[in-house]
Amino acid sequence: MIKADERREEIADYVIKLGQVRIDDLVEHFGVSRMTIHRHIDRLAQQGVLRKLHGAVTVQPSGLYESAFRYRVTVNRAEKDALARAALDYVEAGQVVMLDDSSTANAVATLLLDVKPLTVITNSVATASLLTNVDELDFICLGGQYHNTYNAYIGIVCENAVAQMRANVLICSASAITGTTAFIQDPNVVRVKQAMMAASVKRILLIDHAKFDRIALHVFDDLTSFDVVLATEGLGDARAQALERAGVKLRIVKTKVP
Amino acid sequence: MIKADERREEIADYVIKLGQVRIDDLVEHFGVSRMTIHRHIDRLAQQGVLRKLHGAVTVQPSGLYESAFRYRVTVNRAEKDALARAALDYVEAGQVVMLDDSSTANAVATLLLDVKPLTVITNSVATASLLTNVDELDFICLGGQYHNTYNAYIGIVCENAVAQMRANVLICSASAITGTTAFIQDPNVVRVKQAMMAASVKRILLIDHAKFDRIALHVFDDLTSFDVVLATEGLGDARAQALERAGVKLRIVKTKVP
DNA sequence: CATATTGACGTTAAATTAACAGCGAGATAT
DNA sequence: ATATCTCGCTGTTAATTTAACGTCAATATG
Repeated sequence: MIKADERREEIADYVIKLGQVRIDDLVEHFGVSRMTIHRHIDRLAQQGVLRKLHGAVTVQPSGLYESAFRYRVTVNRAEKDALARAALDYVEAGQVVMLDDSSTANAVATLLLDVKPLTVITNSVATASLLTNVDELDFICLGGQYHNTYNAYIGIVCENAVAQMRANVLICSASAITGTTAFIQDPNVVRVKQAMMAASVKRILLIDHAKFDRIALHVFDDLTSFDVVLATEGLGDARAQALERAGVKLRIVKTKVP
Repeated sequence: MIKADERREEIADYVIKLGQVRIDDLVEHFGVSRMTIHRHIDRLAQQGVLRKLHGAVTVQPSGLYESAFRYRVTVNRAEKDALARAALDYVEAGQVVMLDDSSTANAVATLLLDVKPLTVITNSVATASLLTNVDELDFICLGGQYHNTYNAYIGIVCENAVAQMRANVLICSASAITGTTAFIQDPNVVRVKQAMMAASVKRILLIDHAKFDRIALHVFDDLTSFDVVLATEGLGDARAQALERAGVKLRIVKTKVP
């Protein structure tokens, strides 16, 4: 269990160092079967660390890739992946999809690569690096002031840019939930997200259950404003029923994939 | 996909070395069918590395400078570095600096890290990745539609974002120069650069001498519109004097660093 | 008109995937 | 303590998919 994770890190480091590596090179270098290499890099590609070509793997070619963010994305990965997979039900090929700067939305981005053609809009740097140089994918980055903590562009420039657009679907997350209210910690991030809400036809909120019964500094929006609220199981029946009574369109997502 | 990439690089090197090559030569030299050569050079032409004639291929008439970003960064490294170092004379700590998507401006960005505190604005992805997470440096990214060839964000979203700002200094480059006119290959890039010109108090153009006496598709601006035009030596005294007589504020930069 | 180019299609080689089986480390029950 | 079970990881093989190339006919071009 540990050994495989280490092996994956070794592979990631090796590929990042060389930029582009043939799969047979990896087979030889690590002395394992081709199949095993495939399984490793599939997972790394899933996490957005690498990109598979035919016969080789590369790092994200934009150079935007920051190793510091490589494994930050993996916190609560199982839950985020489950939410992301469920969110795909609301996206169709050809649509315009807006993603916020959350790591959950970033997980959605990795899966969106299979729903091409698409237009994707985001202010997240991590997501941006995933989506550059992808065929059949029109990518628009929301600019603005770079914010270290969120690894995203925010501020008035960003808000104005959002206001110029319309997306079919917004997929976003929040810092905390209490009752039927979603909260966000940073005031500037709130403004960007609210602009995204206004610019989108369908709005989907992705929340893992650990965020319930917490608050953050600023009110983002009421849960009833979303067309769908996807939450991981563990939320509890009582709370789920209370939310549904309050008019929230809740959908519980199973984390475990049998 | 990898094998073909290598083959394409071989072809590109071969053509660049000889300047112009007949397709039948390539067929013989690489021992593949005519159709395959066509497919390869089509892709290279699409990337902007080569140009197809009837029965032959040449390197781009305006040089390599409009080709894909990864071919551009390493070209004329010494000259770009010299220009970048000279450009620093026009930047003071505390100012707002705007950089375009050129590889020359990217070279400037690496040096700007020593002139903090600064506010830097750019639409270049490569430059953006250089400037994120730097202390005492306020970084604003201009968003927009991602363009693979330039590795930058362009389009109307970008233009509007630029129009919201004012910079003390703009540092930019051009694809080609003829007489006192600067040219740019891509129409959408022209618009962004012109917006940058309008948004900046002082404008600095960085040009290596290989770009003189060439044209590209679109007129960017007249050289007299710039507060300073930095060019590498090799431009020649005759042309330099002609430019100065025409009112261009020219400064020649020595490439050699003793 | 001669030659270059493009598009459609078939072939081949290679890479990827799926399915199945073996192995070893805990966990659990006897 | 031992046996057994489960689970994740790995390897093998076969089936499937994909990329690359060539041929030839149709079309463009100088």
